[in-house]
Amino acid sequence: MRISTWNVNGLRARLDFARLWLTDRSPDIVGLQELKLPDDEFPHEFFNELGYQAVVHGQKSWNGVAILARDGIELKQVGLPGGEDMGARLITAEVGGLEFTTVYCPNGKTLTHEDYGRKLAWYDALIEHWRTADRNTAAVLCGDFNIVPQALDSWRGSDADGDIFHTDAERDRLNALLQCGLHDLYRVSAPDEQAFSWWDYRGGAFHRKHGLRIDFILGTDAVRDRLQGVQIDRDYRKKQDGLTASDHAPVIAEIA
DNA sequence: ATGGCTCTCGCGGAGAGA
Repeated sequence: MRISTWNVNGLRARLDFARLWLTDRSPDIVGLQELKLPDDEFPHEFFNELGYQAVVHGQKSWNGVAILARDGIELKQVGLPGGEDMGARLITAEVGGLEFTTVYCPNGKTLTHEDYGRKLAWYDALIEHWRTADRNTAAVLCGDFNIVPQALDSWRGSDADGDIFHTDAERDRLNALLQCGLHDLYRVSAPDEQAFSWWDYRGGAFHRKHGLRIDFILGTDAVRDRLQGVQIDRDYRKKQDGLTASDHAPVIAEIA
């Protein structure tokens, strides 16, 4: 089974590109982030024709998450309890024998912006939700976390420590989440490799290898024990057939 | 040191993203 996460940076602008990716990679379950459209504009027909059902938590202009799957997708949770003031950023479904959650964690903007404190508070709500919910033993939490776990995951290495995305306060939250019994499946698969999932559109960042690893697939012990490999699909950060890519690459995990 | 691009809304230019 192939599970994946992908911040599409605007679903309407990415539809033709998404068709290419889904057809080429054939993932079984996909967590999507940054839809930037309301629920009633989600293109269900488009995905049905490609063989996918969808559950959606959207909003106008900003944020928005969805889960795509072949069939048997059962909606379980829409929105993060205690985090709704930050927009549509969490959705959970039971699918393929997994409890599958995808999140679009807040950006925080800058260390002095009020959104930075709201980002940390949103993470606290996510940790509390994950800690207290009745949970399938085979659970996945994937998405755009907007935190760089360690120096290896930033093109600037430890020089970026303390900057937004790289602060101790943010990393403490990510670690607290992992201590709820989750594993960063990319790091399980490749403990010492450097690979990025996001590159700025500006200044040729992709070709200069100026990226960050901020998109993760986290899994419980039961998922980790079935892990066969994880790929960050950087080919799909490149233009395809003249179509513009998202600034995030998809991440794909193969589960037995 | 700064901004460098792309998206949305909506029709002009601004805000957000990371």
